[in-house]
Amino acid sequence: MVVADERRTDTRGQIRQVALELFAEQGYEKTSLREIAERLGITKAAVYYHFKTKEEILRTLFDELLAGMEELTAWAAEQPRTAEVRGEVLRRYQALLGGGATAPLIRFVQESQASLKDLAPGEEMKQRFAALARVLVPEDGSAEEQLRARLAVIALHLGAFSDDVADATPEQRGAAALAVALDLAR
Amino acid sequence: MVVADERRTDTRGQIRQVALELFAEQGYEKTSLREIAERLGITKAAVYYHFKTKEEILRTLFDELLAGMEELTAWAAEQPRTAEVRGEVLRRYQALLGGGATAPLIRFVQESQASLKDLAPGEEMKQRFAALARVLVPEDGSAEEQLRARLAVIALHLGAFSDDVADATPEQRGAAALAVALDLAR
DNA sequence: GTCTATAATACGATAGAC
DNA sequence: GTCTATCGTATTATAGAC
Repeated sequence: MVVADERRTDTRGQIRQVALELFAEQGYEKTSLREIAERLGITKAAVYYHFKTKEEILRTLFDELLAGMEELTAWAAEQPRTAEVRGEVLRRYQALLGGGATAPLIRFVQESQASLKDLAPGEEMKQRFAALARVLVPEDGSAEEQLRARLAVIALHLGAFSDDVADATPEQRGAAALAVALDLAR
Repeated sequence: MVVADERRTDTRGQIRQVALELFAEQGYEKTSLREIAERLGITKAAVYYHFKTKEEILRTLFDELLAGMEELTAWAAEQPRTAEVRGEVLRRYQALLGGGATAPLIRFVQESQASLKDLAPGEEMKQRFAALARVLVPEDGSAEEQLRARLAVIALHLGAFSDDVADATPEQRGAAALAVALDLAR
């Protein structure tokens, strides 16, 4: 029987974690593999033992969230396009954003859209993103309704990572974001 | 009397325009001076005759919008914090975004926030941005009101450049964006 | 005002030792 | 699994000719 993957020093996981922090903070292009390696006290070549390319690091960072978004969108597509379903989609999406280290990831996606444009994982994220917004709009939705749906998603994103809201705990920010998102997609 | 600056071939202006297009499309880091020069059929060294550094190009791109935002925020700070004033601020801000080649500029700011973070012009833009959102919130506004104000500004940004809204002219998108922004800052 | 040529440096990625 | 050393290429930026 195969036991759980419990390496004593999970270098691959540490690379992913540091890369995510740096990508979120300063963007993908500006973050070099040398910088990632130095933070871990290893060399660039050691990073290349764990990942074939820089883009592969990015891909593994996106994997979990992409799968969750795909599942959520598929579920939503089978539901009627009612306000109640839209509310449930937003609640489930926010739960998805709350899991694990998703906060820096969603900050990265939100603040580095331009540089993600011509990377395969970024392109897939953009499409999943659009598909999610689509199920939040009634059939033949107006331009205003489409915009409100996009903003509802952005509201949840900002609530998940934004730290410049005065005097609010993460829980308060999350609750406020959900309230605004529900109002936008009502 | 000094006449208007009417050079026959305004290379400096062309550099600014091409740089803005490329920055908006693929981000600041990813856009090289070689790429800008090649689009204009000149060399990198020629670009350096017109601008001392790459960052100086960015600075001149931001100048006009920054001045307009400063003026608008200063005006708003002198008004009472009423819903009517908030509406007028949003209308004036949208007018600001409609002038000249501001659409790619605001797209660039919206989609490359991470890479702009440690560039002086980007930092100034971020602060002007925050100041604008601040005058859109009542005194001691709740976390929800602060988020709504930020989203109102983002709504106008998306309306100014977003091209992925089905079946809508730029005018319709602008009108929809203003309607949503007004609702968010009501 | 634009050019050629180049300096100085960093990047992603690979080879091969240990 | 990590290292040293390096390849090939790109970058920003400068010097100096025309």
